[in-house]
Amino acid sequence: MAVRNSKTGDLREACVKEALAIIARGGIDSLSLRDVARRLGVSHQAPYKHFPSREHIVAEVVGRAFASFAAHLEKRPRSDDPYIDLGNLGRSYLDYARKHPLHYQLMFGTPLPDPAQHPEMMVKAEHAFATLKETIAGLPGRQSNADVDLDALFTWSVVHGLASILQTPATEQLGLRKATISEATAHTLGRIADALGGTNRKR
Amino acid sequence: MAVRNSKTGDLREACVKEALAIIARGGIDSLSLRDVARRLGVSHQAPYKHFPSREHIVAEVVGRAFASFAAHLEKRPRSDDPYIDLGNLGRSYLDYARKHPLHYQLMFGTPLPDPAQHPEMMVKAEHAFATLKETIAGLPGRQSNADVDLDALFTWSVVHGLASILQTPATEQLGLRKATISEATAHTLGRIADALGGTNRKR
DNA sequence: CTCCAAGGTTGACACTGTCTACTAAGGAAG
DNA sequence: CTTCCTTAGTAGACAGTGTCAACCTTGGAG
Repeated sequence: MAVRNSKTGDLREACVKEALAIIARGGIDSLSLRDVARRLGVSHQAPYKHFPSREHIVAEVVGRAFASFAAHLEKRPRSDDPYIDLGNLGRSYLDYARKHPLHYQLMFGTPLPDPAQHPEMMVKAEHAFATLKETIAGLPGRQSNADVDLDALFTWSVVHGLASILQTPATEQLGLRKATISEATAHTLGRIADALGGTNRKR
Repeated sequence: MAVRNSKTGDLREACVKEALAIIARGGIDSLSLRDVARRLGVSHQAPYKHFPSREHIVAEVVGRAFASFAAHLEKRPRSDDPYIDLGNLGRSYLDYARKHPLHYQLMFGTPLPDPAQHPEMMVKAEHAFATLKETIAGLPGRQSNADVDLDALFTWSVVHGLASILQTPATEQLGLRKATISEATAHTLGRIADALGGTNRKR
């Protein structure tokens, strides 16, 4: 036993994968390093040679989720029309949340390991937010950086909020029709366009 | 020891309070029933006479947070102008998240006990959402229930997303100016008004 | 050849949730 | 008054956890 790992020498990698699998099955709370070790046919202390604590392996898993997320946003279809591009970005965001609920929940639906203590975890999150700001900056009518930041925050709030809500089982409990839920994405993106859109802006 | 509780006979109540205090200090993960018992000067098994499991005491705490939250929304200043009323509701929502971050995190920033298994926990959440739908229904231009639901979902997404984002330490890590953050609430509520507002609606 | 660090093992400790069995108090039924 | 059952509490045990410390093994640098 422990053959696979000793040979390849990537016990660290195997730990991360196994951890993700465990989280996928039973949620973040069900993750235990001893379980990881057991499944890999390795002593219960072995993972600690690669991760100083349980928090650190969680941070690693979450960090990878952020990386995968940012990459997904980068791969979205591009458009020269900034409004269409913004729509693509939003769709891409919600797409990811729908297709990878596990990752999404890890990033946003779970108490994170203290970001100050795991800064490498946040790098990719910055990346994703920067992408959003670039796109917003391409829209007409926003001169100052402050304007861009505010609307980026607004836009992020909307998609993040929607994604979170759609992931909880709460929606079914709130008496919403299925049709409503399936239309929600398109409707919400439309509303963002309404809010930021070419339509008259006062103030 | 155990005097206070035996006398008053409200050990259950004391447990809930103590649990909340523990969560406030160290987060939800740091809550242990044994610790609760210890602080109340009572045997480690005593709390189990009032809560079948750890999940149940969490559900109770979260349920109370929802109740307090719904009550706070009900106490908002009312207005006959439906747009102002909507603004008040949004402000009230964000107010609560800012003033009671602990409660807010419990309701929305933490993996909840399975709602299906703790239905009483969700009752007040329904209440809060119903309040929002009423307010939206008061706006002109939305005929069908489906329209109302969609815009309610949109509005909820925005404020929920913003509240979540403002609560994480992430904002500081993303290079946002403090001024931006303090303006975010007003700006976001303005954008909601833009999106739902008297300005032209197509479709 | 020696030595040493990296990666892995074993054993221990304190802590957790939860099961089971026991006890004290108090009220209802006879 | 006695009996009995429910309620609220205690005590002890068990498996499982994160983590500390000490011990092996092995392969390469000096």
